[in-house]
Amino acid sequence: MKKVVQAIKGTRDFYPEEMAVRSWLYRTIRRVSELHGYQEYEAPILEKLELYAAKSGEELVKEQAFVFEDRGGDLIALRPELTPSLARMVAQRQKELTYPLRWWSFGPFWRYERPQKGRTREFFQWNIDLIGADSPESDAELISIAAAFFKAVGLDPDQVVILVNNRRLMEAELARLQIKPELKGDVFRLIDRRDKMTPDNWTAYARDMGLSEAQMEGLTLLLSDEEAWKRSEEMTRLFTALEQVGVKDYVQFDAGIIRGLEYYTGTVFEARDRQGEGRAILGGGHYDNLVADVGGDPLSGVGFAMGDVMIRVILEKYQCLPELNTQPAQVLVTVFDEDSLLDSLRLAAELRARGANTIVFTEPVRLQKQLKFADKAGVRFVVIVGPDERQAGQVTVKDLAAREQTSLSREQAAAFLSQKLAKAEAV
RNA sequence: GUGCCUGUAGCUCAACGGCAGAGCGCCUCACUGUGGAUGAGGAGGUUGAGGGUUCGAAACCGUCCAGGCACCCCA
Repeated sequence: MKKVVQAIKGTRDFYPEEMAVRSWLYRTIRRVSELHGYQEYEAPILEKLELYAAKSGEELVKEQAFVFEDRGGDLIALRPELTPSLARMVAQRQKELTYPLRWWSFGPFWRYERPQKGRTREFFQWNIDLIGADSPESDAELISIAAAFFKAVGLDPDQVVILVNNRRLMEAELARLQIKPELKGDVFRLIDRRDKMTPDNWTAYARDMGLSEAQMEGLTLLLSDEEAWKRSEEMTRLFTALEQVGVKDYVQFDAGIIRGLEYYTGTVFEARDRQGEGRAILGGGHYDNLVADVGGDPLSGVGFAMGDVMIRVILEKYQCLPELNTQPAQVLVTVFDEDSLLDSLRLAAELRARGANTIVFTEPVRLQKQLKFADKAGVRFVVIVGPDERQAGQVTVKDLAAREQTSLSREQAAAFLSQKLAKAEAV
């Protein structure tokens, strides 16, 4: 066993059980996205590194991208995020697309990080964006989609919360505290780290930055001010819209939400476990310059991304993962001996023609083994054809779940099975 | 990239520096045409790798590899 070549660090093998979960997640995401009228799209997994130079976080590109040189000497990155690709796709056909665009995607991404809880190097991400719209109500739509997803998977408002803030509001608040615009980036970073530092360290960090005692006091006050949003017309409209669509329970204002990505210009939000478990489940916001940054005309948008790893942790924690069947076969046709092998193959083909997902045992081993296989593999019905049956022109249909079996003609058996299977599917 | 913890049978885990074990799973048989249950038997290990200390190492020491957790950053 030692000789098995190891998988790449931070990647996951999707065995059928895992793949079933991933597919279920994909189906749910599709349902929620389409329910809101969003179209599916996909971008290349590989992009030129320079695409990310424009606006992604410095660290995201320089430290965390998987980069290699292709045969032509270009630096290629395995995409660490989708938004720049989206911006490029929009810019390329900017004049012919119908706005506002409502697009969603679900695919793989790579970041070169140390794997840990809720984080791997290869992960899947749901990206959903509304582009060519600039109103608070547009931002509200994306937030309500996130809420709709939580509702769809059975996560309640007392389990997860979508924390919302607005960078323009924060800029105005910083100005009110007479913090110089040049310090904006640093102060945003400071706010972002509030939870991760001890109060003393945080204060020292702020002081080093050049903030006065009064400014620090004002900042601390602001961060605990649950009413600060009322000073922003944008946010007032946003919350009103959220209330109207009935997802207010999931949403909460938090002046501490800044988001790391530099391209957000207005509304920013992230979803978290109410009990504070792990990192953000999803994150997003409003952006104004993304399309222009890749060479297009200015176009605003709002979107968010949700990784499959963290949401999986939360879904498991709150037992929201459904029971998923990984066995597509409904019927197993057994084979009695070498001589009847072809007959069994033919019978299986007949059953498939009638629409039954059918496996035929292709090796004439003991019947006991074949039944055990069906049982363990989760195939409910077994069709037995041996010399006795052939002589009588019949087959034996065994229902492993009901523990009963009957002798039927081939025609009857096919009809019997399609009836049983239809009933099973209806349940 | 930094720090802490962990690597023993397919899986979950025991074993004071002194013979490497259990439960589950797997295989065989009881039952050569009937799954789960029961009983009996069996296979399965270079103790992550390669060094060092020691009369003796799964255990102690340092190196590498892998995994987990936290930091950084972020989905």
